[in-house]
Formats: sequence, structure tokens, C-alpha cells
Amino acid sequence: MPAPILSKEEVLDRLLDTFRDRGYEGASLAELSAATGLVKSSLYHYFPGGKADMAAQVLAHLDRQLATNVYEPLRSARTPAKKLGAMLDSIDAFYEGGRKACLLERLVASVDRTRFRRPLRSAFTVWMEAVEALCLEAGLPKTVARARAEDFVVRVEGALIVCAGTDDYTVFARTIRNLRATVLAPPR
Amino acid sequence: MPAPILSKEEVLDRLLDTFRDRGYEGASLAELSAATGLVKSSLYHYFPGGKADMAAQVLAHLDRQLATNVYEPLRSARTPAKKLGAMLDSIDAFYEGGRKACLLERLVASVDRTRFRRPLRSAFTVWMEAVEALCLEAGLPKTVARARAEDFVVRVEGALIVCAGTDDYTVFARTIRNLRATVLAPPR
DNA sequence: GTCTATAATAGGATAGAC
DNA sequence: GTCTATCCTATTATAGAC
Repeated sequence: MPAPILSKEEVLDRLLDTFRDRGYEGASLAELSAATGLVKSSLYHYFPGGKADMAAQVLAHLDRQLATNVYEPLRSARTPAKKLGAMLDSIDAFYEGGRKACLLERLVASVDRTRFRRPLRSAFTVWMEAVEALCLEAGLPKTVARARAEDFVVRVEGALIVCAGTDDYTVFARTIRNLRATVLAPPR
Repeated sequence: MPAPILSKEEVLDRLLDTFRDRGYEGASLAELSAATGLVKSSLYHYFPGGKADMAAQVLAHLDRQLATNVYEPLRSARTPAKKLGAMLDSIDAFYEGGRKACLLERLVASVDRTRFRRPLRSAFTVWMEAVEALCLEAGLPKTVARARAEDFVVRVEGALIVCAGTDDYTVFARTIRNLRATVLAPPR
């Protein structure tokens, strides 16, 4: 009985990468197998529900990663401005300056999207709430904070699409720079 | 020799719908066949290159549609503000208030994206240039006009993702309303 | 230009040995 | 927990009649 080659977390990391690169329908079991170094039936050991199960667990994995690598560190940052800066740095790194796609977007676009409905909705909501909290902490009124948070996520997702569509990754950099300068600015 | 049931344009309309709904990999030949009422081999008559050929021709079809239904009418509108309003109305209608996906996004996300690289880049560029022209006509400086045009497309694409991800289509309405109010506003 | 029929293959999934 | 081998179905694609 061979010991596991990769930890479950490492497997999830590789699957996350593959789903981001290829999309849900685009990622075949053959590719997912190659990415993890696990043969198909080994994947079914970890993920009895097959590909949909993989995507669901990858989504949960991403949730945990975001909680520990993005949302948690925000607490230790001192000012709202520093927190915003930290979040934008995380985002820029995670999406590699616009070169990597968003898993949420990939699953939203999948034919099985209804299967991931709840966790997707939750992931978007958590993200927007984190930005909203930042805005509130910076003293913005509730309605402004909500609107800014929504616009924040809209712009990050949109920038990823436009980058990939135009092969121009400066779009992402400009979007991040823009957000850095405007999200916490006083309402006009 | 039966006459064509649907005109080529009608066939392209149905295929466009299917690709928007299901995505590129998600749209199977069986679905594309059902959507058009044409059996698979009839589709190959119109599109010898198979699915990739269909998507490429659908993209060209969309280009023509946008030119005649969106970009051309802009010329007849009187003021930049009216032109902006007309474009946003077209966009709102075309995406059905955020309920319908963007073909460009779907193809950008496809595994065969490199195949559609040029036309996709061109479609995004034409769109941004139209908005930029509007901004220039409204008297905005060149750099501001470019930035606003880019942000315009980023926000429309992003709003579509967030709508689908949260099942909350008010995001799209707010985004459109926001654009209506801010795109041509004087720089701060 | 549309159809029926069929091929060829890739995809997802499972059984069972070690 | 990983593997080899296999299954089944969906998918893309083609041949050829009308």
C-alpha cells in the first residue's frame, strides 16, 4: 500500500490550477490526472463524485486559502488603507497580474453551475463583505460602502476578462492601481 | 434538394445563443443541432471546420450585428450623452439585464482561445474605441477618454460575472446606471 | 441543403489487484 | 492509496442517399 505521493492539499492546489487554466468542461480527467500525477482511479479515491466533486472540493479549498491568506491577515493590518493595500497585493499576486483566471468565474461559466450555486454565491458575498467592512472602517456611509464593494469585485473580475480578451495585462495593473486610489476615497 | 429551413443569419443567431448559454466546450454538437433544427451533418455543410468554425463565424456575425445595431446608430444620435444612453440601452437589452452571458467572455474562456485570439482582441478594441470616441466628443482629454473606455468594458464584463455568480441581477442594473452617470462626467 | 447511418475517439467512471 | 485494465456513453466527425 503505497503512501500518498502528494498531500490532499497539494492535490487540491494542482486541481485548482488546472481548473483555472482550462475551465471546468475544458479540464479533462486526463489533464487533471497529469496535473496531480495521480491516475484517474486514484483521483476517484479522493473524489468519489468525480469531476464535480473535485471542483466542489477545490472551491472549498480556495475558501480556506482565502480565509487564511487574505481575509485573516487583514485583521493584523493597522489602518483601513493598509488593509486595502494588503488585499490588493494578494489579489495581484493570486491572479499573477491578470495572467491567471478566476476559479469562481470558471465555475460560474460551467454547464454544471447550478451544482456550485451556493458556494459560489457565498464566495462572492464573503469577498464583497470584506471590502465593505474595510470601507465602513474607513468611515464611509453604509450605502457607499456596499456600492464600492460591489464595484470592487466587478472590476477585478472584469479586468481579468478584458486582459485575457485583449492579451493586454496592463489593464489589470491599471484596474488595481485605480482601486487602490479610489475605494476608500471620501464620497463626492 | 430541400430548401434551407433557416437562413444562414438565423442559424448564426441560434448558434450565438447556444454558445452564450452553454459556453464553447459546454455547447455540444447535439445542442447546437437542436438549437438550429439542423442535424449534425447539415451543420457541417455550413461549417466544414466543425465547432471551431461555428464559433468563428458566430463571432464574425456578432461583429456585424454590433456594427449595424450598436455602433452605426450612434452616428445618428445627436449629443454624446444621447449616444452613451443609446449604447447602454443596447447593452442592457443584449445582455437582458445581466441574465445572458457575453460571447466574447465565453470564447476567451475556451480551451481553443488562441484560435479566436485576433477576432476577440479586435471585438474588445472596437468596443473600447467606440466608448473612447464618445468621451472625446464630450470634450474629455485623450488619456481620460482611454481610461474611461477601458473601465467601461471592464465593468460591463465584470458585472455579468458577478450577476451570474451571485444570482443577483440588480448588480448589472446598478453598473449600467453608474456608467450612465459617470462615463462622460468632467474629470475631477 | 438536408437527411440517415455510422465511424472514430475521447470522456467520465468503475472493478479489482497489490 | 495507488495502480492496470476495462466499460460505457457522449462527442466529434464523415459517408453517401435523396
